[in-house]
Amino acid sequence: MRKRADTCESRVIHEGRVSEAREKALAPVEVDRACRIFKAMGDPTRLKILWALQGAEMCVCDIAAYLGATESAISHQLRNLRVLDLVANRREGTILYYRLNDDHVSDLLKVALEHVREG
Amino acid sequence: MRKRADTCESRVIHEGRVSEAREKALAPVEVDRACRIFKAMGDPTRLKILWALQGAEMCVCDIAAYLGATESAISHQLRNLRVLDLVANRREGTILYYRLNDDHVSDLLKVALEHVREG
DNA sequence: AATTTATATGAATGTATGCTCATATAGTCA
DNA sequence: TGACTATATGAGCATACATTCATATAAATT
Repeated sequence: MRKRADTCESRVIHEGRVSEAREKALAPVEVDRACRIFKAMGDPTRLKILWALQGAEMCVCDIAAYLGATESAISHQLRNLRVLDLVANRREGTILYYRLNDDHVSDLLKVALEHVREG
Repeated sequence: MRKRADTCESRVIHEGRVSEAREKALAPVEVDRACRIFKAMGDPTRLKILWALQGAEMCVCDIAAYLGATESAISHQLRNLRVLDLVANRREGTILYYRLNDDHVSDLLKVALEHVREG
């Protein structure tokens, strides 16, 4: 407990809990990486792409047709997912087949599904 | 395979994969709910709050002190998390103690941790 | 080499959102 | 009741970002 107002200068602070939290805290780089993957999955287009890629690899055109979106939009989002190594691709002639490239994605999707189907 | 250009009018579409994806597709409401939780966890402030609330309940001031943020900012984010039922609170006098309110959050955090600690 | 196909990418734009600042409210204590 | 504490909330601003449109590139085909 300290003195004065605004921004925690005079509020009741439970030092024990705060220092306990500090000990268990994620490193900045860990927060950053975790955030990026959650943020990636927090967009409907990207989430649907990742969900669709479970089980089968698909080309940009497949995904665009499936989602009723432009190929450009899908390509942009696949780029985002690629940068995060969440997806990877394989070329066959002119076609690029995309697949999931991170085992954790499937795990996260599974937990999310349990969440949305009543939680 | 169809005819003409742009936005999947003339591209190679693997009908089988597309229809297969359609069958396994999440319902719109499921996509929406899953997206919201991922988006919620995709912000550094909120992620750190959720992480901190694992194990111990904390008041707004504790969290603000812990994160070095304004109480207002924390309160705004707690509101977001509350709306999604990811956290809940308990009043003790003037102090509101926040806690996690969704078992899936811990699961998601655990998977995310595995992800960031090399995956 | 020229065309066509499948995809990538850059710029522009509109919208979403995280924070700040100011103010409001619920509970406590004098 | 009035002052104070802990938190909530609304408006405003500045940034982030998802999509579109136009254009570029890589492989295949002629």
